[in-house]
Amino acid sequence: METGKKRSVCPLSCSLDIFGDKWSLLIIRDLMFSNKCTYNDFLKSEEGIATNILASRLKGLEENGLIEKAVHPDSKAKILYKLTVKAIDLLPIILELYIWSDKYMTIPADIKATIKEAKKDKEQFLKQLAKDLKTKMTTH
Amino acid sequence: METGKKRSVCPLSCSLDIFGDKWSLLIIRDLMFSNKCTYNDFLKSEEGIATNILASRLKGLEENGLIEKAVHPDSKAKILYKLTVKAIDLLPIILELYIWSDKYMTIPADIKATIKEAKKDKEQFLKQLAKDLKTKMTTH
DNA sequence: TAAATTCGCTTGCAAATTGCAAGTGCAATA
DNA sequence: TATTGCACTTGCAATTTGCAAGCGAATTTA
Repeated sequence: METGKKRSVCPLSCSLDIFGDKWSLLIIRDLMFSNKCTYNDFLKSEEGIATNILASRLKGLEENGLIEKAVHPDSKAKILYKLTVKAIDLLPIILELYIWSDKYMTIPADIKATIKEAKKDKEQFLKQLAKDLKTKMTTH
Repeated sequence: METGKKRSVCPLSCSLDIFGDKWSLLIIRDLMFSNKCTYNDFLKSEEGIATNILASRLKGLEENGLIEKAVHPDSKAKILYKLTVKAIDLLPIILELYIWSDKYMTIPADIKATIKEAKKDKEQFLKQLAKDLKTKMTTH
């Protein structure tokens, strides 16, 4: 993926220029909900991203300020990827994506239950999640 | 784009399988906000989609139940594309995309103003927009 | 009514992107 | 010291994209 190419001034188009592909949001998802934070973690995800694609997506996400690299506390051979606030702010979009999916496709029971909870008070749910993610951001 | 390929059971991944690319949501956008409804309308959009890509995306969107073809009232040489309820239900996602864009990039003043309005009462704004789109659906 | 134009595509082809497998260099572990 | 784990890179084939041209049917123009 080449960065810095804007097709138009439309905000939607510009957003898609950043994460409008089949993989970028899945990496964000892993960082948000699965406690995954290393290169190999992402590689192991269910969808099976190819290693070179993962590398290019991580580069793109970093260039666009959605993720940052940090040294892993366990070892300096490991790199810890973390979300920025800009990425955490994607939460409302992602929640709405889940809600839409819940309406139009068959989804795992546990996720379904979480979505049901979230819908009861979206604002509160998002606020809490964002808070948790921001805490994790700084404690790493 | 090949349809019917699910990479995993994750709702996010499944959604991206449907419209996780650089073009599909722009077609939806045109149908929602720009009074565009024909093949040539979409071709003329600012981003400059290639004709074969447009054809393949329209096919994909139709196969996934997001748009439908109808005969154009003006002429039978024209085909009128219209949103389904399933696509209109993407509105919350799209609004959140606009709101995120507004926060993190420079966007046209008129759109900025609309987003500002929308944020005052999201529910109401979405309700009204959805209503308008559904009305247009049936009057065509 | 014949010719030109519009409309919604399809086709061919080159360029870019993706996916897969193997390899690389450094750090940590055995 | 040898092996393993980690974060990539590289090479290459397959797929997808982008561009230009073409095509048949419907509509408009001369």
